[in-house]
Amino acid sequence: MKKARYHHGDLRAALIEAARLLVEQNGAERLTMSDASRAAGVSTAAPYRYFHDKDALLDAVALEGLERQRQAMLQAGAAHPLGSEAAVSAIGHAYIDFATAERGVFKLMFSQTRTHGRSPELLQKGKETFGVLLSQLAHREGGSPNDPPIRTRGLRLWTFVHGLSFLLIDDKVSAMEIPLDLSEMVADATRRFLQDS
Amino acid sequence: MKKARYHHGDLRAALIEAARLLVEQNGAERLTMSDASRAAGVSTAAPYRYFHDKDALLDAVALEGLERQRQAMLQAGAAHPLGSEAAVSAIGHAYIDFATAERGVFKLMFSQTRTHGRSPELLQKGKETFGVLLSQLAHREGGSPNDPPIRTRGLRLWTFVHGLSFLLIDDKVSAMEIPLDLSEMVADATRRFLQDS
DNA sequence: ACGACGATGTTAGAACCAATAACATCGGTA
DNA sequence: TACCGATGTTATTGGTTCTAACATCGTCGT
Repeated sequence: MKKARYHHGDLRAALIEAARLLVEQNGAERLTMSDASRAAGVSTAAPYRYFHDKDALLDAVALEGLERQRQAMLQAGAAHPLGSEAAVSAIGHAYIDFATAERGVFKLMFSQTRTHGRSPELLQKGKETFGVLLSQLAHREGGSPNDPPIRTRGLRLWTFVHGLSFLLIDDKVSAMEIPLDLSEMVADATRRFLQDS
Repeated sequence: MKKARYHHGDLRAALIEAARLLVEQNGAERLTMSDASRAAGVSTAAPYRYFHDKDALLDAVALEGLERQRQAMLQAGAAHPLGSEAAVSAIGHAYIDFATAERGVFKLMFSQTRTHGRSPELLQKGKETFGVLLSQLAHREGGSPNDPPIRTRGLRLWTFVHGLSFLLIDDKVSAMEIPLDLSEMVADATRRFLQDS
């Protein structure tokens, strides 16, 4: 229907979506502006109207991914009583599910964007995502998400699901021939870390 | 002393070392064959006598890193009674120490090498490294490193130190403003995971 | 209505990189 | 000693990022 127009309409969003698909297919390190431009149907110079450089485009993909992951975690937690072990476990499972479902974007989000600190938006979105877990823990223990003990417990849980995500998407679990029931693994770790040692 | 010779002597090793330093400085994704060649003092075509392509050079750097990390873990474990909680904890700590001391190489080793499975040497070396932990657990529980329950427990511990390594080197812990006593963190996790649930 | 102008796109090109081919040099061995 | 294979170099091709100069469009003021 839509004929080839000189102006695209919403090139910025189209580039992010094209880049997202390419990152998912080949990994962020193999993304080229040429490919993204081609996929969006524009010349290779067009993206620079919206993104200062390739890293800026990747940052946008990462930001969008962070938001989607946060939504998934939020939804997973909401299916259980606030502050319950089941809620915490479900959030962790959702984290890993996102990682394995979108390994390219996940790795970009957490490990291939040059020090999140450089982008205030990424940093902020990251805090919001971590906050999904923290608020559950805070409710559980009747404190504030800013309490150091709660943040430390949050780190323990995050550390575990983060590590498992990487081992899974980098195929270490299968390479090391380790039997794994993911749900059981997450539930077990959640239980151990929620204990008052 | 040594004048500029046409032949290098041990170019292969020199290239790996040069690449290692560059990876550590700029990250594997920014390594160029040009830079590595320049650092080794040869032309940009010379490396191709020893490495099929850039990925092959990076694989060599990763392999060398895996071996060094394995040695560090072995040594850390040997400082404690075989199969003790302290030994397991020390191995985990050594794992993280390596990651934070050589973040560029560490990320290359575990997450930026095209699916270890493709390189039999990397896969083998990875198994040996995981074996350092497994043999401690096997001694502890009086079983074989191949027993599924032992491998699963190994995965739990690996998952944790792996996750913490990534969160640390990608600056998430500091970005999220989480207080952290690394030794305490590792000891705590070890204790929790060595418990019989 | 309509025309100017800013926003958004294109084409051309400079600087860089990976990888290969053709050529040069060295050193060990018959 | 003279050859020849191993190890380097130079030159080239095709691809990359990013910028500059130019083209087109649509919207807003008159």
